Amino acid sequence: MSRRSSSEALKIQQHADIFAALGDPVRLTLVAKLVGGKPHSISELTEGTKITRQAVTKHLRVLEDVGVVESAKNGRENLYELNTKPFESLQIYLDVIAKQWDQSLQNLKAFVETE
Amino acid sequence: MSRRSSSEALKIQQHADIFAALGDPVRLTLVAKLVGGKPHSISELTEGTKITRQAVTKHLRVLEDVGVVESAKNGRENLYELNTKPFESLQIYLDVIAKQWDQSLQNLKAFVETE
DNA sequence: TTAATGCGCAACAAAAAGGTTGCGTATTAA
DNA sequence: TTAATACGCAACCTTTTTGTTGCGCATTAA
Repeated sequence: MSRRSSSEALKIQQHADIFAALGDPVRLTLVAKLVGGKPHSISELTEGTKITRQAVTKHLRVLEDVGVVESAKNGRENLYELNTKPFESLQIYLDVIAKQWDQSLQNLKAFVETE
Repeated sequence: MSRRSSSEALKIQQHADIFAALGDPVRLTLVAKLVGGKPHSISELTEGTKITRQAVTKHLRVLEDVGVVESAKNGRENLYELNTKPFESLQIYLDVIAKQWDQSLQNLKAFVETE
């Protein structure tokens, strides 16, 4: 019981972190640019924005920390691409809430782990 | 063209706001408590938390500002309940991203408006 | 009518977020 | 080999977020 409760609290934290990562227009725009699957360098992702490369780097790090993007160095470039798995995880969460399915929320941990 | 672009930027902002509202463990827990449809007062929602009623009030206001919850006064109580519409809106967003469906992202505005 | 409950508002403080500048180091291009 | 490009790191600043305390005011219960 208390094990399960703490386990769910952890899930809440994890999901909150992903929501928070997406909760910024700059980062959501970065995600949009990466949709399609083609990797982009930091410089490319900075083009068209009104902020500096360093600021973009910080945003990418936030996204990477929650697993929404992944990076790989290629020469002097650092290429970022989307990882869609976290989004699928959020979909389950939202589905349960949108349907007000009380019991499912309590079993969310099992849901996610057997996904 | 530029009209459409600015219109999409607005959509991004709106969605970012909702993501941000959910991007906090306290608020996500509040949402979880409201799942099931039964309205709860601020005092009820404060029970079991480690923060003050005033802090909970602030969190509820953040959720209400993006339409995730709605409140109605009842005597000396202020009852909050879930509004699931914003969650459906996010689901569309996440679906497009999870499927890396490039074209859909560009048409997202139309998608949402005809939903 | 007196207490207790449920809230709202405002001031304040600490911490986190978002952004900039400056500088140094690889890597690629001329 | 010299320049230009692409980054990373660190220091710093400003704004926002998150939380508290201390009121005061309705509303309900005793």
